[in-house]
Amino acid sequence: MIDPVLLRENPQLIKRSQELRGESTALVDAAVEADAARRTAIAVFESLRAEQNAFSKQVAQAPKEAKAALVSQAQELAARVKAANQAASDADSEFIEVVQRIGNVVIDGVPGGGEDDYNVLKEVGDIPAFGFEPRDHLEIGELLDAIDMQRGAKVSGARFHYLKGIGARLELALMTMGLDRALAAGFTPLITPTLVRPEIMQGTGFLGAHSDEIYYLPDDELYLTGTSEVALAGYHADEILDLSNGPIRYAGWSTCYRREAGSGGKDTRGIIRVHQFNKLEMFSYVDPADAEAEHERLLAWQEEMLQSLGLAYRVIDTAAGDLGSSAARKYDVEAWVPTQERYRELTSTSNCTTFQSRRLDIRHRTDGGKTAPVATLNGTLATTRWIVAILETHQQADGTVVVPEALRGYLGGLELLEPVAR
RNA sequence: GGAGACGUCGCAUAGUCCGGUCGAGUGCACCACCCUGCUAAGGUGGAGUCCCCGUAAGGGGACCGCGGGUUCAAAUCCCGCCGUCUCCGCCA
Repeated sequence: MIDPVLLRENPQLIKRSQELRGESTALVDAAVEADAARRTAIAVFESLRAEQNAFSKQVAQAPKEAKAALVSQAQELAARVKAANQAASDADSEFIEVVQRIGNVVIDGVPGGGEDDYNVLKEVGDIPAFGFEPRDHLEIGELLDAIDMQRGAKVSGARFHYLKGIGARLELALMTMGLDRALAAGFTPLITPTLVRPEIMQGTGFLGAHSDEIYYLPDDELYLTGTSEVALAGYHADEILDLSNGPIRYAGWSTCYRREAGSGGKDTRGIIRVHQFNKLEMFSYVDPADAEAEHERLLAWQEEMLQSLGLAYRVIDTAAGDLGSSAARKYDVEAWVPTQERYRELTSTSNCTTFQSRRLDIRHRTDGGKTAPVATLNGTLATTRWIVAILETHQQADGTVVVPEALRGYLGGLELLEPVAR
């Protein structure tokens, strides 16, 4: 949720942000109005309540014989208080309902527009060239007996897969490598719940426009999370954190579930876009003043992973319209996928500033001793999808795949993945 | 799944039976000051969170797990939910 004070004092700033996102500016006017109505209603209620409180003290202290008369007077006042209370809470709900539909205020420099309006910040590494026709990741995965889509579909349906043998080991190796890097950087590992309550899902901003992306279990009123970010953000909900020793950082390890409802027939081949995968996610709670610097740090750790794995990639500054409601800025690191002859997103890191923490009520103490919302940031350190880029990038004509050096230690020293006769 | 107990201001607790004098006592921890020949003991005072009005000083409101209800008035009575614990059953 955006800062209500900012809304009141500088609605223009929020309108500009909405414009960059390609979203409604009328919503900002509506929110400002709802805020004013809400405050008026609260003032009316509170002065009536003050009157009632004072009256109530009189009743309590009055001698027995005077009580009956006072009570009948008080009854009339009580009815007005009740109505005013209802009006105030209705006005408050109305305000929350409107203000929640406004996306986080984008940071200066974020390009306006939609999916294709990103800025390329850098391109790193040489795009691999092959003296042969490269195989796509699924073909290689099947040669290596590492990926089994048919049986995934048989058991669970389209967009489900098995990782088998070296495929399973490869995923664990990637995740563990990421975890080791995270540990070295001071992150605390956290294996998180993947089913969460509605309040938590709501608080992280995932129940907005894209709620049809999320699996829901109505019998239990629980949501399956599409990223451990949800449980990592919820971890410190309703708490006041001590950030005096710097950011609090967690590395969340979890399975992720996505309905992929809007993706139509895209990426139906292989494991690029699946309903269930694993991910190691960085999550930081920081002083808002430090948020942009932390964002750069998260990006740097992601780039180190890609570089260690010998992948060619680029970094894009995602356009405002493609941010998602919680993010104020998002960088995607995209690896080159040879058979698609284009870059595909492997990681994403978002600066959510204080947007999530306001909903989840996560605060810290400022130097003045006051409480203030913290900033939250998240970023991918490894996921199942990376296997796609690794297999394709490091493949050889004979169907073997060279294991990137950084990964060998996690595969018992294995240097070459070789086709398996089945 | 069945039965029961519990959830209070950082922590530990009192208050709940018998509604108002309870936004709430006590201990520990905390902060400031005082005292004391020492990192002890003692004394005095202070301190929660959120919101509204106000430039401010200040004023007002809400908060006793969460949400409803009864009542002039709810930490206290009633209902629902969430959580914790104990016992039984079940599964392993």
